Amino acid sequence: MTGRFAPRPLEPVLRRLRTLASLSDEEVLLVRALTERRERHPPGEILVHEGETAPYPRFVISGWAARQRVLQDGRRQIFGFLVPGDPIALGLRTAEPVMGSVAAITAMETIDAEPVLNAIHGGDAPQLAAALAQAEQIERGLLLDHVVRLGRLTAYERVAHLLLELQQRLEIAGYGDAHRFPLPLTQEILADALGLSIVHVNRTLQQLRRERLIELRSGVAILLQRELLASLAAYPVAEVPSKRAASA
Amino acid sequence: MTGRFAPRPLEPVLRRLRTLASLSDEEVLLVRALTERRERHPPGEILVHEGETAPYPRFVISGWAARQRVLQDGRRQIFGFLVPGDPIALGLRTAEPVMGSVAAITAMETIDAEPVLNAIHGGDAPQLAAALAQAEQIERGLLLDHVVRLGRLTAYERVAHLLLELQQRLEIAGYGDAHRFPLPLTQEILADALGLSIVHVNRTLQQLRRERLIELRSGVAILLQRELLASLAAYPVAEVPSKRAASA
DNA sequence: CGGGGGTTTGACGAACGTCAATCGGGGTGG
DNA sequence: CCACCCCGATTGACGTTCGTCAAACCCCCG
Repeated sequence: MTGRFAPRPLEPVLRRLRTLASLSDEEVLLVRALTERRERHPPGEILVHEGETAPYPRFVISGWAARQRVLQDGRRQIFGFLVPGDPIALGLRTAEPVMGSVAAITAMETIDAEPVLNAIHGGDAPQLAAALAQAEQIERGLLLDHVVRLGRLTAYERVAHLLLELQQRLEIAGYGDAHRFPLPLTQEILADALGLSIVHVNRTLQQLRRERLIELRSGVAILLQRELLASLAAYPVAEVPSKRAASA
Repeated sequence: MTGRFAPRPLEPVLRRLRTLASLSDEEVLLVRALTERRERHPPGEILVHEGETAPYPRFVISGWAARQRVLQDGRRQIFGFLVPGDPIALGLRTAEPVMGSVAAITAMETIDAEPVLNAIHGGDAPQLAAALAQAEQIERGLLLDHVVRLGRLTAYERVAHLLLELQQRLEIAGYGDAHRFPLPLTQEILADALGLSIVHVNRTLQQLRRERLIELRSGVAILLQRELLASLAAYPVAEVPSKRAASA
């Protein structure tokens, strides 16, 4: 579903970056000019291997990927998901070995982001630099959210919490709206992200459906009662632009 | 126990930095010259508040702290521990709001690291810059380890895994040896780090003791059989200097 | 008309949490 | 020096959540 021919494939990337900083016209053109080294990845492909020292920087144009680690005995833990618009290995500080691999979940398209990185290092794209720094910051925040999910939320809360996060991120990328969004994840993948068994993910989803909080069919999720869901899942109420809620 | 008067208070900091990069004599002197704005913090003090925009950079000289987040209903999740030698808020990229607060667990001493940051930004301390970049990288790696612990390890494995991590880090800072190290954590704190209840942490520690894998009394932990413990906890065998194990 | 991967369900057991009481040791005031 | 106190550690009983095993089901595709 995310692999359909997009007339403006870089739209998710631009939408994402624009929520992080107000790009200049030149910077927008620079991003739109990314057309070289566009790549397709089948589901399961490992885009970045654990410990790789110089993965080349990309943007996700379509499809989903997961940052993950696999233990010797086969257990897998997913750290987070990459959705259209997200940068891969665009740490402004490069040449660092990556910890954890990146695997395509669905069929994906990515595009080389080298020109963007060059412009930033040349000092020609301050707003782009700010946007990517912000993206890194948010990624770190999402990882902390994930730790809280795994450590201190119940299965029920974890599922709801993750759905709320994904809805928010996908809306930013231009997919779906405030309630509906594509969710091309199997229950096995959800289980590996949420630290649960497949069976228990299934039961939890059933419960959320029974309670008329969500709908889930053929790769589309609908949050029927977002506020209620958020309060049940200890999910911070945040506006799309800032993504930070005031506490005091 | 970690608060005793140290004749060379910056020793843990230097030991830590030297395992990350080979500092020049000038850089060592620069670090040793850190004497201003040394601060004491009682247990429970919040060193950095969630969302704070410009926490000033410090090194931990003695004592332990935790990076954590507290939910509305009081549940707490600890993301990781800071031990002597660790930097606080020394992100080379500053002016970012911090996500998650830092709280003193024991009595602590910290020291202002501003001069170090200035030297780095002035380009005068390349190896120091490398060391701190490396420290950031390792901190990110530890966070991923923590996610795996919470998501995919059993309680038994979690406890063992964390003890192994802490032993390694404390040895680097110059505390204890390959088997013995100070562990000034209550079982409540361990529970909040490991996503478990206090009672279950207690039972798990009992089991590890019964099996003669660890000893634990009056703030000192002893790993009686490190290799065995590591294999039971899916802990990667790593050498102190590199902290990364080859897989192939 | 079969396959095959993903989903759903039931039965059962193990892991883990909760409640509540007790214990133990180090500090402190008398 | 001693009695008291308080926080943290420990223990038992019990309940719930969650995992495992295994079978059925469903749907999309070839």
